[in-house]
Amino acid sequence: MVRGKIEIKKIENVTSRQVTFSKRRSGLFKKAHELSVLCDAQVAAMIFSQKGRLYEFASSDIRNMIKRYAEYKREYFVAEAHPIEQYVQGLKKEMVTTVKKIEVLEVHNRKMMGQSLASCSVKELQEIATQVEKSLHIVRLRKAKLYEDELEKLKAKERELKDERVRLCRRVGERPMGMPSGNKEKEDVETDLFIGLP
Amino acid sequence: MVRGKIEIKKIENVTSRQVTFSKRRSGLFKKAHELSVLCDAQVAAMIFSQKGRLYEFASSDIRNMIKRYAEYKREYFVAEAHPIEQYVQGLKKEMVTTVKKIEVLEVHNRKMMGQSLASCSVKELQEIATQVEKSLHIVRLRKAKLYEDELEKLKAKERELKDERVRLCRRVGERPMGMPSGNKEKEDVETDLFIGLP
DNA sequence: AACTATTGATAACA
DNA sequence: TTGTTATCAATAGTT
Repeated sequence: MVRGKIEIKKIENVTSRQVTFSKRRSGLFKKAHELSVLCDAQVAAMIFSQKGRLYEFASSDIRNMIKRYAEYKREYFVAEAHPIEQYVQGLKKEMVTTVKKIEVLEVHNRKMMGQSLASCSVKELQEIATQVEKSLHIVRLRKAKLYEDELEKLKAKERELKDERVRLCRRVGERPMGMPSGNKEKEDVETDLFIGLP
Repeated sequence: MVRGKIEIKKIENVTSRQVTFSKRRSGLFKKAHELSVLCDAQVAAMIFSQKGRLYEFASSDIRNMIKRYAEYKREYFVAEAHPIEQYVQGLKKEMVTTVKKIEVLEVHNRKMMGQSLASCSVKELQEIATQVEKSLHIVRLRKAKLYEDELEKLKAKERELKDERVRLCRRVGERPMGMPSGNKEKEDVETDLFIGLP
């Protein structure tokens, strides 16, 4: 452009490149400004230098211009901007549903606990009472079952121990008669040792 | 700039302005391009014409440049961009908490309904039984109270009706004796009419 | 930062 | 719109 025209390709000399950057940058912004004034247009320009520094010009608020740009280029931005809003909407709806669910559960819970009954009709109270009676019945059955199972287990254990005792007494040649089960194990060990030695 | 320099102010002649807009616009974009190549910089320019039409130039992807710009100008965008993410995070956390709450409520509910008791120990079963018994007691008390209130109301009504009957009978000069309350209202109306006419 | 020789941009015109 | 051209503006190389 001056004193021998230049080729439009990267300037390799660093100093020269920096100077040119500075000059042409201000030139560009000046042109941008002139265009905006002469033609009553909104003009914005942004430049990131090689080092990552930002230079910008805007004839009016650049945020608005970017928003306006985003509206224009909906196909670019819609794919990343909209989903977030939709996602938030979805979350909100889910939240509302969930909170309602909690309310229902809490009301039910309270009634089953015998609280907040003031608003209940006789019919409702009857239903609650029936349900609670049913629950009580089931819980008692379950408890009884657990006791029974435990008892059954103990009985089985007892039988097992008795059988063992009979077997051991026979082995030692004694009549299986009145002997505390506590001594049985000791006896068993002694017997084993005695037989094992010869 | 040519054939008599021009003043930098809005060109009033519409045709002239449009021509200038077109020429200078391409000039600006050319300069932008040259700057980006010569100095290895990222350059973007956007122009909204007076009519609202968008013209743009970008030496690289303009979305990335705008994102980068937004990072630079965090103070501008942070106020509207970041909160959304924070908000979403908040909603998610709240959601997790809420869902856990529901689970707790549902487990409690099921146990109070006599369901899912398989995992309960005898002690737990005893606690549930105690609570359910308590609930049952409260519900029955409440029901009894409602019946009692109802009864009380009916008694009061009956007293009222009796008193009314006595009053009416006196007015008509009869002895207050054995008369079904069903006829009372009719009598009352007739009496009113009779007295009201003269 | 300033200078200046040139090229580049463009206003007016066609 | 596009092209031409006379001018002015921008700027590369230099100081």
